[in-house]
Amino acid sequence: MENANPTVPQRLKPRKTPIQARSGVTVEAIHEAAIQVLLADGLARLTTTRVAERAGVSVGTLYQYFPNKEALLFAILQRHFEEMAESLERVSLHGRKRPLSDLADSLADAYVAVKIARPEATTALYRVAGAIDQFRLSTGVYKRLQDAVVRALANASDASFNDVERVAFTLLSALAGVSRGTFGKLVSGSEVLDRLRDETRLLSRAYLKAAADARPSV
Amino acid sequence: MENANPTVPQRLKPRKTPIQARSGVTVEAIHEAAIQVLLADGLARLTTTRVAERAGVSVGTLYQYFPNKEALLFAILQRHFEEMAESLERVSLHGRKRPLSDLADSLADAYVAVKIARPEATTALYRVAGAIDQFRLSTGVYKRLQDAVVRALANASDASFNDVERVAFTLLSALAGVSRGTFGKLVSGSEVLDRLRDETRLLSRAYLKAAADARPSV
DNA sequence: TACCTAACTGAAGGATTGTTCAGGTATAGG
DNA sequence: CCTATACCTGAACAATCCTTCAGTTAGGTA
Repeated sequence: MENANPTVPQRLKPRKTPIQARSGVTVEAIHEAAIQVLLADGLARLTTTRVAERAGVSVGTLYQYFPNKEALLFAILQRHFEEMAESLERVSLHGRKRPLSDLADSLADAYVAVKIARPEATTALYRVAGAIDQFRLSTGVYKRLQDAVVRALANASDASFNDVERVAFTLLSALAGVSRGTFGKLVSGSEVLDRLRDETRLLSRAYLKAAADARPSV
Repeated sequence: MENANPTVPQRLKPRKTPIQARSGVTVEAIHEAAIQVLLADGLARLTTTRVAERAGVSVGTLYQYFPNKEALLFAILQRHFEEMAESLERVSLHGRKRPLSDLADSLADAYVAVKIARPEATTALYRVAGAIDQFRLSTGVYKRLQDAVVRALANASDASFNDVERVAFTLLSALAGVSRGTFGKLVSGSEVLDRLRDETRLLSRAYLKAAADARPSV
């Protein structure tokens, strides 16, 4: 599983004359089923059969969408990272110059928003992260997150950075850490998530300010 | 594995007339073997047999020291957390008042020092973390880390905090995030680890300062 | 309606794993 | 040397698990 082929989730034999999926089965449905199994039974009991069962299809069908189990897990993580990337890219969408403190808040909010949107899914995903080869994530999707932050930071009206990529990396990692920690102690929907928003804002603003001051330009 | 009994690693039948362990087997040796297997083959291929083999003993012997596989993994994580706790507790050892910026640096250094001490082990441990029930860690050993930071922060000569525990939690989580991220992209002993020290210091100082300013007392 | 074929099924195969336990081994004490 | 016993061994067992594929189902097309 650790050395399997990192194939993209996809129908293996694309139809020439596409028809409706008989049981409404989609990749999304399998994703969802996997997350549910993950939450109910843990990573150790996440089996292809169980996921298929939960999705209302047979194992065979699952293997038509994903070449193997690892590809399924990888796809789930990848989708989450892409959601996160979109959220972060939205920060610098209109490209107007803004104060750094504003940007800091926006970045923190963008990050937290994705995590908070579906707390159960987030919790489940943290379990998968350890099972997947970190490398493949770093080199691939993770770069997009970093680029999004770099582009956002370029819109700061009152600050500039010496090593933007490093700053983006640290900020993302720190946000990830606080988020992971918070969800780790999360029991049920509580006020902990409100704290998360406040703390990440505080953290983001403080760090970015400090990082900018290290090599001021304005 | 997910619901197994969290037993402490220990000789099951303590001898009345202790003899030398025949093959020099200790819990430490098994720990080390597990880390090596983890690095060489990944979490998916970490089997009890393989660990025992690597440690130079038979599976049966391994099961005299650990009741099951999960207990082994848990023990490894626990040991690491205890090292970290000791390191953090050393920050406020002599109990003298110090400037907050000093404390911030010391805390960051204390954290990073443990991670850097044995990079391979750190990398391996991050893989285990996902497989173990997060709850058991939070409620147990993690509390000790947080307490250590709280006690350290109490020694700040020029700042005080509104909600120290929350600050300690956020700081620890952020440090963990940056550390995890750095080790995730770590290929071989490079200058990335130097950056880690700098970035964690910057982050720690900036966040603690901001958190203290939120409710100043001096 | 009849045929084609993409989509789906699920029992079976092959491989691996966690754990046990009956038996072997070496040390301390007499 | 002999016995007791703590310690170690590793083949065997039961339980899963991932993956395959020959056969079935149902939508599209003529």
